[in-house]
Amino acid sequence: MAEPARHPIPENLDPALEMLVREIIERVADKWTMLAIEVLDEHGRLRFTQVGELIGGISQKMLTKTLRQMESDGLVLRTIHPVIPPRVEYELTDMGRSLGAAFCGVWIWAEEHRDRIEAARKAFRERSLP
Amino acid sequence: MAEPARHPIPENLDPALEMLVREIIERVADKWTMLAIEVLDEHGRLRFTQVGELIGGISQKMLTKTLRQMESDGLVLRTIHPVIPPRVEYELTDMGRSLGAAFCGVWIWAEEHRDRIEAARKAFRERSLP
DNA sequence: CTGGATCCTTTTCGATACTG
DNA sequence: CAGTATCGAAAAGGATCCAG
Repeated sequence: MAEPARHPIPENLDPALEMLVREIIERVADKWTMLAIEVLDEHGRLRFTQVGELIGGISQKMLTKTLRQMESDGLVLRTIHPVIPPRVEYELTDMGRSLGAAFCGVWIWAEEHRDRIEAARKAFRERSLP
Repeated sequence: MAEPARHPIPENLDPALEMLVREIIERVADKWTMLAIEVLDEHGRLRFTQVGELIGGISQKMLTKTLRQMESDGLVLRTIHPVIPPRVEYELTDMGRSLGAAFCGVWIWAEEHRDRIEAARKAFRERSLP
């Protein structure tokens, strides 16, 4: 049980490094960020409105915030075309794509364990009742 | 672009399935859930208080909520020892461990891209200034 | 069309007090 | 020790209006 061999999650002995990694995880694990990565990964370069439509159910405010944050983190490239009406396009950077790939495992896991999670929830509910 | 071959993120054509997967992603992408998986994966079976100490900075309320939710989803097994004082132990289920493994890629990604993210943020800040 | 700014509701979360 | 219950602060998020 205390076997450190081939450990799934890397251990960070340096507390400062650990904190930084946690911060990145928090940032990147954001709901809308993940969905934005998904649609940009699937559809390539997209306009602001298109990203929102493909994500679905996201307010304009959150879309702006999410894309700005992703741009700030170097996950997306934002291209402004100086025309009227304005045309702004977003596309994943290499780093953004690599994050999408890293998340792929989680996505697949979610699909594969959907049924078992539902079953566990149901069992838990029944277990909790009188 | 509509090529289904070796796609990083699976496309879900069924909207209901898509929604379920998103819900699961949202659930497991939770900050505390991920950290709880990490410490339980590293240390094996732990008592309630131990989990909180190892995660660090989590309130008792959030710890209870997180562990209950994980139990409900079938990620952790909760064992109550009927002694005084009470002793409750938590350990990952097989499903919990497999989720930890699925997240491993993200964890590694965060470590590897830490510097580039910091650089991107700095560049973005300077780009935004007058 | 792409946002910024504002208001307001909902949710989240920590602090605290209390129980078996 | 391992929670539950409650309160209030704080943050997230939606709706709306406005500008370039």
